[in-house]
Amino acid sequence: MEERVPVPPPHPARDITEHVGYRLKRAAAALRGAMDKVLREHGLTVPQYSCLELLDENPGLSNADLARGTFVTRQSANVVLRGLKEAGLITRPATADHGRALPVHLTPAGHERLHAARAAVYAVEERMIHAIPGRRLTALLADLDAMAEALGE
Amino acid sequence: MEERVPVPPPHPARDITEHVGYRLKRAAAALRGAMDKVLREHGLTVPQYSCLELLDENPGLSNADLARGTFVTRQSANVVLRGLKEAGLITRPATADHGRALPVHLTPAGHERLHAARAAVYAVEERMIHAIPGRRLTALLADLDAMAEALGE
DNA sequence: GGGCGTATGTCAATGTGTTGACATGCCGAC
DNA sequence: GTCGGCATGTCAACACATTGACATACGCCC
Repeated sequence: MEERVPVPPPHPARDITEHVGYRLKRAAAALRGAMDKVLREHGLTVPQYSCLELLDENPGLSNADLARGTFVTRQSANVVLRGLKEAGLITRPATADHGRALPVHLTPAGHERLHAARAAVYAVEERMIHAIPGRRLTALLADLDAMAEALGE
Repeated sequence: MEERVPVPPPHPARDITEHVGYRLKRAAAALRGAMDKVLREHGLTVPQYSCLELLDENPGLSNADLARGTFVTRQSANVVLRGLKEAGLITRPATADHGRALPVHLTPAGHERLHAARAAVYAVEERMIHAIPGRRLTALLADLDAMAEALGE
């Protein structure tokens, strides 16, 4: 490049209320990267892990449920599910007994893989949490939620 | 689905220190979605807008610079740049005079498009900011940065 | 000056995510 | 009962992002 700029923030300093999006994006990217790194050692991607975690707490969720829970579209979730089924980590009936929703369940292999990966992911989350004052954690969580809701969910 | 669960958080309630990743992801997804929606009316995607904004503040950035600034890989940034060039919003020399870096500049059309989209994006950011107490905004920004740095940048 | 390390641009393959569209199945209103 | 609204699963096309790899160009150190 030219002057080796450390990539300053977008619109420099009109006032602090700007940049929120930038910082949010940066933090999310860092988290994603860190999770990706540790999960690769377990043969999982972030969306795959998210699905397994969600399914462990709520067995029988449908594809659409998982999509909502991981903040993506049904189509994306469907692709992830196909991968997980391919890997033998989940089961999914070919036909629904009631509606159209096909309830997904973890296989024993899925449980095992999840439990192995979980420790690594929790370690990342710990690292992240210890970086903030601690007294502010609750407020931070509330603010993140408030922002999400303000944007229409 | 089965019992119409509003998709509860992953690991329910061991203590509040968990879920940070979940909330962060949710907030980032909401922001992304909202920006995507308003930007579509201007014929731009989020990464495209990010590049334009960065270039407006720092003309002559290279592809690699933009990649760092938008938290993606050089390859991803390269694809975005190709799209922007295709749309006539940026210029990029075919050959570098000094190193290998090819300095990118906004065209008049690029400036115009950016200025039009900026208002819409700022409105989204305003909506997001107004959802949090205001007194906590500075702390929130600091915490987001701290988390990003703790995860290895 | 020759090599080494670093940074860059690019190609290829793959995974993830999106919009748009469609068919199917339930459920409540009529 | 039937019809319309709504949710679901799925197909196709496309945008975006990743890892991995490679060639090129610069700066530095020896």
